[in-house]
This record gives sequence, C-alpha cells and structure tokens, in this order.
Amino acid sequence: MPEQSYDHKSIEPKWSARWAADPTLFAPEENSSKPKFYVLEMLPYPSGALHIGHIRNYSIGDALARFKWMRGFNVLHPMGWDAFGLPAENAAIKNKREPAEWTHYNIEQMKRQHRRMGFSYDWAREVSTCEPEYYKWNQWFFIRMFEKGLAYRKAALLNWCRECATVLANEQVVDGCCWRHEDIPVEQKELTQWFIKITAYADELLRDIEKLQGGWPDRVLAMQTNWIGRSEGTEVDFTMDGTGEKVRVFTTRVDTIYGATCVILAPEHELVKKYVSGDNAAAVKAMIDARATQAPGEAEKVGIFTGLHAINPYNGEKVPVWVANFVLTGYGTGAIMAVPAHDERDFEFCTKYGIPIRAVIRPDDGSTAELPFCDYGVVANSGEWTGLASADARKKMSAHAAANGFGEASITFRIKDWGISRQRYWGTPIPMIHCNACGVVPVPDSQLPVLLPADVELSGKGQSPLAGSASFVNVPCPKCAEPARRETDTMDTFVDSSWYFYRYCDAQNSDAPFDPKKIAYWFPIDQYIGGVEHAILHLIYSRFWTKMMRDIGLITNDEPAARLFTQGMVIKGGAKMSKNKGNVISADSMMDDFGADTGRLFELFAAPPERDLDWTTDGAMGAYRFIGRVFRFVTRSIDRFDTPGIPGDADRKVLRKLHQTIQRITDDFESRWHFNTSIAAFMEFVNELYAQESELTGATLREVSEKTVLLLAPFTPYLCEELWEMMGLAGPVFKQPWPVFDPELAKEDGAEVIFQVNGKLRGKATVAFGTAKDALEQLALSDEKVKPFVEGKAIVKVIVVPDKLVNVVVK
RNA sequence: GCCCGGGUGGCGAAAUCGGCAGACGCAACGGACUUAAAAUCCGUUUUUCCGCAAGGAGAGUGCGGGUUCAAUUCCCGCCCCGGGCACCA
Repeated sequence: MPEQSYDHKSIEPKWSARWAADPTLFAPEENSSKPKFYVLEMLPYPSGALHIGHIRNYSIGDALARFKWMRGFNVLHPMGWDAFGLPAENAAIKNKREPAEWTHYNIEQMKRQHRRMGFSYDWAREVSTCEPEYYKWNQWFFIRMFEKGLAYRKAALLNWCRECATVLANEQVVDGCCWRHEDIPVEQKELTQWFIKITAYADELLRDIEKLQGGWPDRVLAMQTNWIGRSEGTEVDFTMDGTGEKVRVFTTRVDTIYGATCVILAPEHELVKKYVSGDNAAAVKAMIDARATQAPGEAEKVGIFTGLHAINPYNGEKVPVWVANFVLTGYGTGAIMAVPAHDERDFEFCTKYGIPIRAVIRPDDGSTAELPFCDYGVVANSGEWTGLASADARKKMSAHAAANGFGEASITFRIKDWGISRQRYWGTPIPMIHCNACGVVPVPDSQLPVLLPADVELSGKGQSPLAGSASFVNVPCPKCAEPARRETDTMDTFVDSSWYFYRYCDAQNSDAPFDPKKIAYWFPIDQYIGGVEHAILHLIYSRFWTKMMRDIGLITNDEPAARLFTQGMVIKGGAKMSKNKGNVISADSMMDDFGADTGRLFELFAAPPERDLDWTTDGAMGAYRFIGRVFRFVTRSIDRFDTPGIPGDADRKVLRKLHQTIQRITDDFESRWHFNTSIAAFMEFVNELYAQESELTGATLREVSEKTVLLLAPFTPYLCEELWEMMGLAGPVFKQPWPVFDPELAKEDGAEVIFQVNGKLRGKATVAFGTAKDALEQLALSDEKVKPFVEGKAIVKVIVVPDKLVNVVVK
C-alpha cells in the first residue's frame, strides 16, 4: 500500500454510515462487570443548525467518552433535545408552520449534523422534551409536588416581558431585562401564578455546595452561593404609635438598633395600603409604577413620610415611619429600620431627607470613625448593651427579642420560589383543573398526559393561547364531575431540562419516569459538560429537582452530577458568534471544508477547554495538515511492517517519545483536561517519527503506527477507524484497550543538569541519573563555560538539586 | 462597590511541585523538490547590543515592591481586560 493522501470527504461519510447502521455500537452493556461512567453534554435547543460553537462542547464530551471506553468503562453517553420553547412558537406565527412540525424538522436536521460529526451517542436513549411520553412526567412530578405543597398558586408581582408576552422567572431576568431580549426592560405585573417551592430546599442547596467542591468549578459554586444568598439576622417588631399594630423589620445588624432613626416600608407594604392616602397615596403609586419599568439600582432614592411613628422595642424611642423606593418588597419582611450611621444606603437616604444620624458602633481600635461606618466594632450609646462586640451583641440582642416576645433570630434567603407559569403554547400543560365548587384539582394520574391541543390559534399576543381552545379548556371536574376549566398556562421550559438526564437511563419507560434501579446504577453523572451561562438557571433547578425526587422516594442520590465542566465560548474575529454579526460558521460548511475530525482537533488544540477559543481558518488548516501528516505516515509505513531489522538508536528514541506521549495524554485526560497540551505532545511525537522514519525497523513502525491510531482515537475518530482498518486490525478502535505507559521505555538516557552562576544559565551537562551532589558540584565548577564567571570570585555557596541543576553563588 | 477569572513573542498558547521562559501550532521568511505553481519535506523566527563570522553579553512573562541561591510560579500594593452579583438591609 503506497502512501495515500488524506481525503476527509471519502473517509468520513463511509464511517458515519457504518456507525448509523449499528444502533448497538455506542450503547452501554447491560449487566456489565465494568465500572460505569456517565458522561453528559447539556442538551441543545433544536434551532436546526449546529455551528462551530456547539461542537466544542460535544467534542470534549466525545473525547472523554471514547477515552473512557478505551480505559475499560461501561459508558453512557446520550443526547436529546430541549424541544419546547418560544422560538418554535414564533416561527409558527411567522411561517404558518405547526410548532411541532417545525421542531421535528429541526431535530432531524440537527441529528443529521450530530451524526455527521461522528459523536458517539446512544441514540436509542434519545429524549425529546416536547413529546407526550416525556412531558407526561413533568405533569406527574408537578402533581406530586402539588400534593406535598411544593407546587402552589399565589398572586404576586411578576417579571413580565412584553416581547415574549409571558412572565419570566427571577433567574431569567438579566440586568433588569429579559434574558432573550437584552434591550427589553422587564416590567412588574401582578398575576396569579404557579410556583415551585425551591425555597424549601434553599438551606440544603446551599449546604450541599460543599459536596460539589472540587468537582464543580468554584466560579459556578460562588454564583450559586450568591444566588441563594443566605443571611442571618433578626426580625424585630416595632409598635405603631396609636394603633398598636406591629411592623416587623429584618436586620442583620440588630447591634445597631439604638441608632435606628426611622422605619422604612416598601411601597407595596400592607400598612402603606392601609394608612397612606390622598397625595401621599398617589406618590406611592408613582413610586411603584416607576419601579415597574426602571432597572433596579439606578433609581435615586426617594421617600415619603407617612405621618406615622413606630416605637423601637429596645429603647422605647419613637421614630418616624417612611415609605421609600429602595426597600424591596420581596425580601425579608418588606420593611427595614434605617440606621444611617452604619449603613450606606440608609445614610444616603437620611442625609437627603434630614433624618437624624446617630452613631452607636465604634471601631475596635477606639478611633472615631467617619460615618457611615459599616464594619463590626464595639457597641456604644446602647444602654445595657454598650461595650459589647458587634458579633456578641447580635446574638445577645436577638435572644433578648425572643425572650421578650418582640422578635427572633431569623435566616433570610435571597432566592425566591420558582414561578413556572408561562402564558405560551409550546410547553408542558400544567395538569390542573379549576372547579367552582372544588377549587383547584389535579388531573388524575390515569388521565395523564394532558396533551397539547392542536386547534389553537397562535398570535403571540395577549393571554395564554390554550385559553382559546374550547375543547381543551372545558372539562368535567375530576372530583364532582361538574363543568370545570383546565389551567391554560404551560410550564417554564427549565422544568423540562431539570431531570432529562434521568430519563436517558430508561428512556422508553411508559409506566414511570424511570426505573429507580437504573438510576441507582448510573447516577450520579460522572461528568457533566456545558456552558457557564447555565450556572444559576438550569444547574440550580436540576439540583433542586434531584432533591425533590429523592424526597418522594424515587432516587437516593442527593446531587445530579459529581463533576461539572464549563467550557469557554467559541468566538470569531474577537467577537461572540451571532446572527446579527453574521460571523456564524455552520457545522455543515466547516465539515464540507475541513471535515469533522479537523473541526474537533482544532477546537481541542487551539486553547485550553475552559477558555474562550478564537476560530481561525488558518488554524483549522493547520489541524487539517497535521491529520494529513499522520495519515501519510501510517499509510506508507504499512508496507514496511514486516521488514526485518535490528532495532537501533532511532527505534529507541521513537519508542521513548511514544511512551512519554502516552503518559502525557493519559495524565491530561485523568486530571487536567488540557487537551491542547495532549495534542501538542502528540504533534511532538509525530515530528520525531518523521525525523527518525527512514531508520526504523518494521516492528517499530508497526508498534508506533498502532499506538498512534489508538492515542488519537478520542480526538479524530474517523481518521483512526480508517487507519485501523487499513492496518488490517479488527475494530472499532474506541473499544480497544488504551496504550499502557511503560516507564522504562520512557526514561531518558541521563539527566540533563543545568549549571547556573548567580542564578544565570552558564552551562549544562548530561549525567547518569542519581549522580551524587558533590560530583555534580565538581562537574559544574570545572565546566569550561562556567569557569570564566567563577574565576577570581569568592564562592559563597553551591546549591545542588540532583538530576536538575547546580547553582554556584559567587561574590 | 463586592466576588470570581485573566494579562507571557506578530498571533493562539506552553512551562503540571519555586529550578533552562516561549514547547506545540498559526503567520512570516529562507531552502529542497518542480519547467512552474500547488501540495509536501527541511530550516529560521522574543528583543537589544558587540562581532565579517562561529559566537558572546545584556534585557524580558501588565506595573511597583518583597521573600529566595533561584520567581511566569509565593507574598504585599497598584493598573488594565473579561465574567458574575449589585439598593438583599
């Protein structure tokens, strides 16, 4: 077989077709004795077109999956579609195509592209979240949560995007704007909606972050910690002067309460509705309206004095009660005590309105602090508490409130319950029925799934599209059989992605979401891979869902994924790829030009995986050239495999480099995940092959050719499968054992020791490993290059690190 | 403002435990092969200075300091870039 030139267009379709024809090829073994490994990439939204940004995520996961197979694991590597969502609905309105039809077409396109890329998915486990077989279980889970009080309905101020014509979860609001429409400010609307009580798990979600440390990026854990926002403090009742009503405030700094010079209510506070009237009521209304459209944090602080006073239970002082726009209604009790001397916001507000400022905390060092002084210190001017340290005072003063019945220690979380109602069509119908007599009644399990009706007009405006379908809405009450109405909102699509990875373990199950035994085998996910943009949305919902499923007795694991990896973005010309900028490169055109293997290899090589990666055509050409170099070497070596010969220096050098490369790539996979350095090491190895090629014996050529193919198999599977077959070996390559590192073969002949004088490199020598320190010192001092720098100077000391260096310190 | 990342040649980057800074690749340049080009193969490429040359000397990892025989790596203080959070009481 003479040298052949590499042509991806003939190789890749051939193997792609073979792989597609064998549905068991990438399936894990049943009842396997091998250790299991579950590798998962976040499932995509089926937009219809894979681009080179998507394939980075999958290339990393696929390299890992193939490596783990070669390392003898039973690998689960599934893929599916996050198939509900607004784009399908918008496309339906625009193109007059059914959302289902549009979505199915896109899934087909994207699946074809995935197959063309050669990713090793077990397609028998494919999950599409828009199928009734899947969303039935969303409904089933919802009812379970309803039964446990974890799903409930309430009227609340909600984030509303007029462009999406639906409400958004708090997690979907970015910089005060919609996550899908970065220039549309989110408005506040009061609506009655379904909520999932994620706050019931706030403490555990926070606590278990500890279990994820080491396995999840610190950045993601920090973001989740902030998002959950646990804060320890005290709730204290101030008594309204005159009426005797209580106003409860939340503070983390009860030690400063003697410095409270007013109480401030959020504009939506109950007492404001009750007691503020006339001009003031209009001003409060204006405040609420302004807040509905204004990005938070940018508004100037404004307030109105209510005319009321409240009594501080600690010192009996009567302070004015204000309403102000900077007090949040949804956090704590919706009311605060203002301590302007020790809080920047209170300081700003009270200064503006001439409210007194009284210092009650002194710095630890006894100095006089400039106000506002917001650190901990020593309590002053505070009656019996004077002289205590802040931390101590917080505890004692909290206990005092509890003992006297006007308050208690309290823990407040920033995270709020997850509002999941969406006034849109293309999502999971919420399986609830509204009956005039019985109230809200869940759809009986036997009637699930509640199917999305087909006879719905989509306008993209106004209220829930499902409300327009009479056949959908009108239903007898499951309890009393009287006419009743179905809930017409659908679920947030983040419900779909909160548990899809469990369904992969048992995707065809029609009796249950999954068989718990299968979950017990596969979970937790050993490696989850996806974009950091999901750090608080998907990843916090998924953690919650896992805990919820555990508590209804379905599973036993506390967390979904043991390890998480967040890869960097692929950018083009310094900018994120986007349709607007017109710099999107489709996976198809990339594969036409370079092939799937080249695309993978370049993306894994050009930067470490967690960092952003700049796609360049020149760089991709380099990867293509390299693949050609490997291809030519192996194909022209095959004829020489049986040529006899006595191994010499060249053979030894090449085998040494081979084993050094095996070690580096194996280590990179097992610990660092820096595939860029794996591939660089591999390139060095190939350069050595080229340098020594003509001297090599047939046996060595065979050995290095085979090992080359095995080592490269996780990165360029098409190339390797082809070469493996050309060498006459039985495939598939990714089920062959990974090459074993032999430290003896990898060992260098001797240690290269460098000679320094005053830390500067002056000479070097190769010595036997383990050469004694004083021998090394003598060698250095007698080195011709070292001598001139030492002569005539006093040697202060000599540092010798065996096998590494000698540093002569002179004066 | 707070919390994470990051800053190294013309470019992407490497240096895994404090021990030769710039591996590997791109681009550029030179050579071989070729009638020619492409492809391929080989080589040069941080920078300044001295030298006709072989070669030699110095500087250099955002800036300033420190620890050390030795710092891209550890410590302190700053600057810049990217991301997250941001009236959360």
